Amino acid sequence: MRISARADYAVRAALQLAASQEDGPVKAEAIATAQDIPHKFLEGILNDMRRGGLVASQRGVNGGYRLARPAADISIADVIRVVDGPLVSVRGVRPPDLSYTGPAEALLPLWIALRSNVREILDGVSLADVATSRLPADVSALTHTPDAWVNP
Amino acid sequence: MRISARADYAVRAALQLAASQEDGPVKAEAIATAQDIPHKFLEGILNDMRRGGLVASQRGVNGGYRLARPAADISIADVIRVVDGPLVSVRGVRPPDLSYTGPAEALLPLWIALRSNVREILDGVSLADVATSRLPADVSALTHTPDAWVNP
DNA sequence: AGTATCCCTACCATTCCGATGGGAAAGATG
DNA sequence: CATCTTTCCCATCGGAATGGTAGGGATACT
Repeated sequence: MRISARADYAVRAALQLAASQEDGPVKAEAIATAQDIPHKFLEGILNDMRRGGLVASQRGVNGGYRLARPAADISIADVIRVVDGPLVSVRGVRPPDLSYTGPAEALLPLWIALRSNVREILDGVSLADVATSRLPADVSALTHTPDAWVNP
Repeated sequence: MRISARADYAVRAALQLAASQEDGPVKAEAIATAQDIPHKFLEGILNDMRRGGLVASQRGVNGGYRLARPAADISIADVIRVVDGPLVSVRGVRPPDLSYTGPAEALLPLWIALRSNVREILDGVSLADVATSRLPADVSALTHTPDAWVNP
């Protein structure tokens, strides 16, 4: 279960925009420096987010990027879907399009359960939540068990 | 959030072995045909599982593969970890090794919460559970909401 | 010996990550 | 109005990982 570099960078860039929402447009270069993201790679990601309607861009001297909607109205899942397609996929296909046979038949409901769980978290957390470090109570509760922080 | 082809194939192969546990070793070719997996690719995956101690192999005329432990003692997470490394990773690094700055700081607890949720499912479901189509009640409950089966 | 099966190495195609080099538009300035 | 700078925008290219193929060697049983 891997979260791609594109997705991670996109979310961080969006968070940076959420934090600078009042200060007018933010340049790609400024985001790249603040978040330590390869800046040319970031430009492509910002472009995807623009085409996906998450951010708006402004060229010229005092240009840059800004969020197209309030940060509280954009979920982490929204960002990931725009830059990476389906939130969770198996071999590149989304769970309902899979078909398993024999003893693997019950694998489909398992992936469905997994996706449902992932959605519950990523759909339920907004950019504003993360940018202000105020995660919803149910998500925060998951981090309070000490086991959650150690590697297997 | 992508589950790799290796992981999907590995789990399906392990399920096939779980279902044929009594019948002696199963040939790679037989698994490949039953589950429609490219058989040379599958051989490499079975090799990883052997090195990881999940399956045992037997060469020669009546050879093949079998599970090294009872199917009830192998979780889906065990299989994925053996063939794909960490269960969930961001840009290839596991969550506790990440470091975020500025407005992205709360992203780390979010990934931790996500991983904790994924673990709860994949560590808690065994090959025997899936092979017999008897998922644990809490997992099964997640599939009972109709929304879980539709795409966004 | 012979054969069936696992096992190992190398290779090809595609996608992901990232770097480079410019062009196009918007605004500032003369 | 013309030009210049700044910034977004676009197209291409190279290395690494993923997904998949091919051939042959090693070993266990008959």
